[in-house]
Amino acid sequence: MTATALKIPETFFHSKMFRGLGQEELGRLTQICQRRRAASGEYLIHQNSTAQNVYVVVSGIVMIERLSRAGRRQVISFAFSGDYIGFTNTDEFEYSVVCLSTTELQMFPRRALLEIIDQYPLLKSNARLMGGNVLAQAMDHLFAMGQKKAHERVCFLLDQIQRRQCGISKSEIDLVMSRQDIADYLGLTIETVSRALAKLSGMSVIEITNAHRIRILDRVQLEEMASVH
Amino acid sequence: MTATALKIPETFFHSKMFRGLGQEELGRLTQICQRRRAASGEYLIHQNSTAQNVYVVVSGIVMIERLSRAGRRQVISFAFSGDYIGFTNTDEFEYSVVCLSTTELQMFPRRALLEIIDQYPLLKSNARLMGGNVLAQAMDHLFAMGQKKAHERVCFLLDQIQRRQCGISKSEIDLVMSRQDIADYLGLTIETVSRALAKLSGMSVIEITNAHRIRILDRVQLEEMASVH
DNA sequence: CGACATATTGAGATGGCTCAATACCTGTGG
DNA sequence: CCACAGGTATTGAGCCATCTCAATATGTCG
Repeated sequence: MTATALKIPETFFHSKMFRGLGQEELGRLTQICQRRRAASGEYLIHQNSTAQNVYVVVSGIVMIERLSRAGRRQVISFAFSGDYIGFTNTDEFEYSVVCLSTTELQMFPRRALLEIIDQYPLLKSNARLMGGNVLAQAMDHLFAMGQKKAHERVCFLLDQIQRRQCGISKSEIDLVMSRQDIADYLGLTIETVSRALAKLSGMSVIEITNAHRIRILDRVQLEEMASVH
Repeated sequence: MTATALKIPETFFHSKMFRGLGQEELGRLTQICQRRRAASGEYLIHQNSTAQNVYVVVSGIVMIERLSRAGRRQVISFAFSGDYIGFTNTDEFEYSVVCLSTTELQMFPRRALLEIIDQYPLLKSNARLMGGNVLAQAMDHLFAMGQKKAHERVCFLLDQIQRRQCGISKSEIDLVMSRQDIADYLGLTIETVSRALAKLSGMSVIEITNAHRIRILDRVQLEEMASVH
């Protein structure tokens, strides 16, 4: 480790965005990066506000949601450690972002970040790939909503969380979000989500430790039902 | 008009991608651009193939679809004149693209196009904005699927087509796609689509001239039901 | 421990699906 | 020009998954 390396927060490496970067790039990024800690329930981004900052989740979980004038809500996605949010291409946000737990974040001024990304090919390629992931994820979600039954959609979410929930490769799932959040993500009602979980439990695919903790018993069957490919 | 201007196909101006560009940029683009004409039913892109080319629709309509191993299909979107397709960030396509009518296209080698875009700030900004549009569109679609009833989803599609169908600002809609395509786009069955259209006709929101031609009678109500904002 | 929010369970209503019959549209050959 | 065939769309009837509304249970925080 060189002296300069010490200045770079280790958490930079949590995101794919920063994978494989050299000292120079990381140095530039460190200069514009601010640490931020947000409480559960805190809004990082408000729908219709101007896009100023980009965040990278270091730890915790955030939820991206969208409200209509009619008062209906669609949850767009959940973001975990390493995911970035607010990296939009338009100048105004079309969604809100709220923390579901105490969350540590890196905050970058959007303009400055875009400039730096522009200057380093590897960073640019990383950014492109991550943008591609967001779109691929949206298509998966679309598929689940259009083609799958309630209990399959729940499998889709469980599978996703299990894959992306950082650190844990075990079969334990920490269901941080509320039933209403899940329902609004999957286009269902809370009652249907509850019943779907009960059904999966009855099928011995999962075990419900308590309302916010699930154990996967049959990963093969879960993936089968979750699959959008 | 200068002499060089004559070499540039007028159709370049149909897409937002090329809006506001100078002679130099257009010249570079013309060099790598190929014209292509595709028949109805022809596949431009196959799911899981390598991303080689980017297309811009000059005239006609294409459909972006995604198949699962289980044989289910989700239609991702329909693309009209001026839309580009295949401009993916990953190296492999996660969807297929098929023409719904005789279609004129511009074809660009993806790598070369990316390089040129990189060199011209305005072009880069255009590309970013168009990428943002794709995502915004996906979120709208997600919202419609998660929160709306059958007849509202149909309104969502009709409204979209009416806005994007090139040239026509009238209330006539040319429904090129089949009922199955519509159903797979909206997460419904063909029967439900049929009934939804009949219902809207009964409400005097639309008039069904024939299976593939719709007249909008009450645009306000249509937008109201279609709205995802 | 009690109060309030959140989740589960139950019962009935309903929107959308399935299966089946009919209608319409388009192209082909007599 | 008409008759017919094949594909596509509409309509009908019954069923089932999901929604709605209501009651109960569980969890959380003062």
